[in-house]
Amino acid sequence: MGISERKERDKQEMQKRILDAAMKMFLEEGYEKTSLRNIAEKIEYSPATIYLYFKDKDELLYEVQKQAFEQLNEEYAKKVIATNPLERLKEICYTYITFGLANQELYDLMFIIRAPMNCIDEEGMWENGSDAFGFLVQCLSECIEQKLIRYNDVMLAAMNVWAMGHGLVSLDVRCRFKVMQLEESDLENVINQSIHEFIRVISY
Amino acid sequence: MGISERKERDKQEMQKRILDAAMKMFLEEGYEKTSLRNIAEKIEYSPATIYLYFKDKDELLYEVQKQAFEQLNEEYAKKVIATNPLERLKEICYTYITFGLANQELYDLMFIIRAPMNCIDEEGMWENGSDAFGFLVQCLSECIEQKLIRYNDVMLAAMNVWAMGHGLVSLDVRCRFKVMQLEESDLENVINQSIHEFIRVISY
DNA sequence: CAAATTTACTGAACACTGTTTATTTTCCAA
DNA sequence: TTGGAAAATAAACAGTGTTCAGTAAATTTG
Repeated sequence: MGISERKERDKQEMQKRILDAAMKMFLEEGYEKTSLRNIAEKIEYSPATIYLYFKDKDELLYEVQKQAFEQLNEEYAKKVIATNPLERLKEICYTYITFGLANQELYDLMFIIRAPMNCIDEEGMWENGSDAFGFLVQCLSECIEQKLIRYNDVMLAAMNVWAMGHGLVSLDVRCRFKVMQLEESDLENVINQSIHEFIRVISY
Repeated sequence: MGISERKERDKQEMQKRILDAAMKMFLEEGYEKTSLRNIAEKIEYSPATIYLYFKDKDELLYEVQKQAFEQLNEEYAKKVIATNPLERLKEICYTYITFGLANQELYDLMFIIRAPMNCIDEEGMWENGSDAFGFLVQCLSECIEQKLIRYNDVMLAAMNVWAMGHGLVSLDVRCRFKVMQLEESDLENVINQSIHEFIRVISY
């Protein structure tokens, strides 16, 4: 029965077409300007067709989020190369922040917008983010083991480092640093100084 | 001419009625379920009437945000009472986080949602947040002066503390801590431990 | 091969959203 | 009482996510 297999392939290919179009539009036009109708128009199908491949917009967003995390993980694989755990921690932080500031619309989908998280049922695991988080936890546990940072509990350390990174990126993405009245061009610099300062402060 | 003065009062009163209704609905139903039509229905006016008192929804949101910040500032005035700057810093952090977790929809408006920030023109000051931020900066500069924390630069310290607080609250509000697979009841505890740990780590 | 059935797709509608404009209602001074 | 200004609105516009009846194509069956 090669037919049902081909149909399965067709289905997955169509899903990928929708996903790719969505991803492209998020990057180019941003989240707010990307509607199901726009995506449907882009792939030259009716809006209703999308509902044959995804339960609703949230599920579509969850899949786009998955792709976004794959990009972040690739970035980690490329940029986080040091053997010293503290150096690796620095690389993780810089990579995270640089990725967030350079791909603000993807960052939205990954860490700010509510929608994609509606797919996860109560007490269900958020699989999209677990690799990246595990990567951080692994690095921090080595830092603690080698007594390189002033934390004892890995989970608390991970929470702190992540919250710091996310806080910096998301406050910038959502323009809240306007309260500091910095020059637009300076801001990115100050954010980098800020994470640098944080790592210095938490190091022994 | 007492009439034009009364008209001015009437206008301000109407603005307040709209604002109060909006604020109430945000707190009760949440941001997403609060539309201009709902607000109009609540105050028994036509939706178009709102546009006689506010330029658009963003401007309305900006005013609601202002009220939300007044609430946060009141909370600070009540809860931040220690004379020791480091103790005050702790109180600020706990108050901020407790406020955010207890008023998630207001927190959205204050620090997460884009909309209200559209009112601020390029290079314009974000007045709503400046008091709360100044309060933190004042406290931190005293901490640094008395060499109580491992920071030298006030602005970098403020950025770090705010980012940490915001990171913790916003990751929780937007369900991203699901990746840690904690019990719902534990999570709030762990967040409090986390900020406690942070302050311990940055203190001398 | 033709008919029947399953699968894939879509047009049109529904109930919403923020916003604008022409029209009506209300108010106040002459 | 009437004319004009001010305030409020009904209705429309263009957009959103979503559903469903109905059509067109592909596949299985007789």
